[in-house]
Amino acid sequence: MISFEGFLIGEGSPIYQQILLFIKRGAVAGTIADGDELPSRRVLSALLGVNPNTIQKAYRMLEEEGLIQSRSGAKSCMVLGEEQVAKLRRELLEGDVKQIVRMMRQMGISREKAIDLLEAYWNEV
Amino acid sequence: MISFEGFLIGEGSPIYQQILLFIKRGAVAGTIADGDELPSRRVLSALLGVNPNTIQKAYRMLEEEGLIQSRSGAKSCMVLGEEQVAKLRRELLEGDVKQIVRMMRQMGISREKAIDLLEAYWNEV
DNA sequence: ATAAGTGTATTAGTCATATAATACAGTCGA
DNA sequence: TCGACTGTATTATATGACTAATACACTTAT
Repeated sequence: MISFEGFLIGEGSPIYQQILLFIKRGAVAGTIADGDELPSRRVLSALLGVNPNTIQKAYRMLEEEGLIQSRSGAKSCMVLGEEQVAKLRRELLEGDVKQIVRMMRQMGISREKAIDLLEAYWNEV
Repeated sequence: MISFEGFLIGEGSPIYQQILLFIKRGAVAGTIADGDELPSRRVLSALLGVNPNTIQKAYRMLEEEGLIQSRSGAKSCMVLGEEQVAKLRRELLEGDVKQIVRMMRQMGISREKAIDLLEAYWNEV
């Protein structure tokens, strides 16, 4: 069963997208594996304190991307073949890293200073 | 006059927040300086292809943070003392870098790999 | 088999974001 | 002065995100 320990709802992006990202990153990291069961819509909604429909939206999108499989009445589970994981790794890194590089360059931060900052915050977070 | 060259409306966060961030980052980078005039609400809305009210919302929030000064009838201009810039630098770095670090750690990326990725994307973006 | 839990679907409502169309008063340069 | 431009304000509308309250059929363990 996939654990949502450490997952905190933030601000700035829709909750269903935050859930999508959390699961995708877990899949890339290997903490979420092929065949793993997902918490039911109702259980996760109660756990996170959000509406079941919000969870359903996240799960449905995961299914449309071929990352989970759902059978009416039974628990949903992850589908993480090599292709899926490779695609996720590419998708997430492209987006996230490019975003922060753009950010820092816009702030006039040098490459060396950027690396310093990354190292400084690495253990702190 | 502040230039919005290179500013592109993205997705994932409200337009007025993207404008706020663009200006704040410019202030930290030094491309936007104390006393600089801002484009008028109408001009900028036409330039970006968004509604004047959206620009007004962004400008009002900047004024509430003490970063711009507006007089009815005249152009608005930046207020960037040392305190404002220092506060901005702290605010932006704290938020953005910590977020990315959290992201990468969640993906199981090592510190060395993170630096490699940052360097790899630095010139590309 | 049966009850609890599950996926799925529908309808209604609230709130934030963004658009649209105006209106009015102040500033500034020609 | 006077017209163009400015900041500011108002009202209405549309859309997406999220909540709320159900309902139904299927699976699974007892």
